Amino acid sequence: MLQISYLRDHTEVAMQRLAIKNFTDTGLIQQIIDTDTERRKIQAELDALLAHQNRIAKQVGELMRAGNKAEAEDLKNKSTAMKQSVAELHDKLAAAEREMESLLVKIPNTPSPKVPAGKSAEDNKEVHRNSVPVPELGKKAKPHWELAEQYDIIDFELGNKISGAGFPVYKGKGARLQRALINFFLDKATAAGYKEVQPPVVINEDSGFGTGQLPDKEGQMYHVTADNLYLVPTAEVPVTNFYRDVILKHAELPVKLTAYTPCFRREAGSYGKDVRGLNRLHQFDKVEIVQIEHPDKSYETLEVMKDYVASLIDALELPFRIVMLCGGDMSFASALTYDFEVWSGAQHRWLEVSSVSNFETFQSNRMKLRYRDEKNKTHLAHTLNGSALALPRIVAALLENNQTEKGIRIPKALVPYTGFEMMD
RNA sequence: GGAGAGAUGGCAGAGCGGUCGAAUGCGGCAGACUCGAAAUCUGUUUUCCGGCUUGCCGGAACGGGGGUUCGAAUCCCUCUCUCUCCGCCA
Repeated sequence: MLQISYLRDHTEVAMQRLAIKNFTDTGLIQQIIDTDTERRKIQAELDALLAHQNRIAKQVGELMRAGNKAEAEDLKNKSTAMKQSVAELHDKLAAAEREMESLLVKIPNTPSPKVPAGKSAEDNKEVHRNSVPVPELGKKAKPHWELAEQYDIIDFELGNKISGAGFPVYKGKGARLQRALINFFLDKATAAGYKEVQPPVVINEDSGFGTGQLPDKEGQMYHVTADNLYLVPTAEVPVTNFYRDVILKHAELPVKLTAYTPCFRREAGSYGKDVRGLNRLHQFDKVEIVQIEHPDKSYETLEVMKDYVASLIDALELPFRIVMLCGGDMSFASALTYDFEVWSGAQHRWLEVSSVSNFETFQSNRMKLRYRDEKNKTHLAHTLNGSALALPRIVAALLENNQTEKGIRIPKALVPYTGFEMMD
């Protein structure tokens, strides 16, 4: 959620930047500013009345103690006469505040000035490609879903039986590979200074609102209606919300956390080759990194996080590229996002395995996450997060790219975790 | 699932109709003492909204919402949550 003060004081700039995200509803922005003006006017009126009432109440007390009942009664009547106006203004103020917030949450975050304009993924800007060569596998290359069946390591049919499409069962060395990747990623993150935490995997409404999943993306989460809880779509939600309604001391910044959770996504509306095999699942494993930063340092930090994620994929010896998302492809809450895509050797396409974003104050304004500066003034902190990494497409690329006659080669860095060098 | 108790500042904990944004203790910050530290003493220490001369003024907040009253942390209703005991259970 943008800050109303920003929208009010920098209306033109805000509109220009929102246009990069293809948000052009200037009427809505004007409506917000009008509502805000009205809100402040109402508050000034209400405050004046309340101040008057407070004075009367004090005087009544004094008069009663002095035994001056007649005059006290007189004042009481005066105050009573004001009650209706107070109640009306109170309701009007509450309505204006509700109105303003309900409109404000519809405005996406303003993209950073670096963000390129564009409509879709085609307009994203490649900023890096690592030196691992794209494998030449020839015509015999099998897609990962065939390899999974051949080596009996992932059972999609069994998952269908138990839950439905998008809930695979990992078996044998496949299950072991999952565990190996999770441990590998957590160990790396810990070594890089992120503190490991294990959050709940169901979240309440306030948490969903805090990071921006609610109210807009309600349909993307599994909802446990009996308790009004949601299954986490990413560890970002519970972990960032640790700091909802918190004021950090400046010495406590930055906060660096990492968490493994299963992630649950309904993926309503997805279809076709995108959902084949491991490409898009309803449940998958992911290690996430979350950082809370001083506003002056958040972009520097974003680069550090980007380099960190790159180091993970390098260690897995997978070819990948990093793209800076264009305005049209960015999420609602992000100010700048880097996507990481690994090359899928049999599908011949790039698969997104990580997304690293700076949300600036968009999330912290929603969840009132602040820090205290050297002068004890409070400010909204910046929040950032990134996948480090999401497992399924990494597994897909590992299976496809590393397939050999004898089996699937496990990258060296992972062998201590898998305990085997070949999937066969 | 059943019964009971409770929710107050960073923490502990008082207040139970007015002078209470809130005693006291602990913690934090600044200063005094000290070569330094501890101890001790003094001062200071919530957040949000609005206004303007940016330091002050006004308003709001004692779990959330509503009510009674001239006036509510205090009384009433309601919701949520927490704790204790019993039951069940990894």
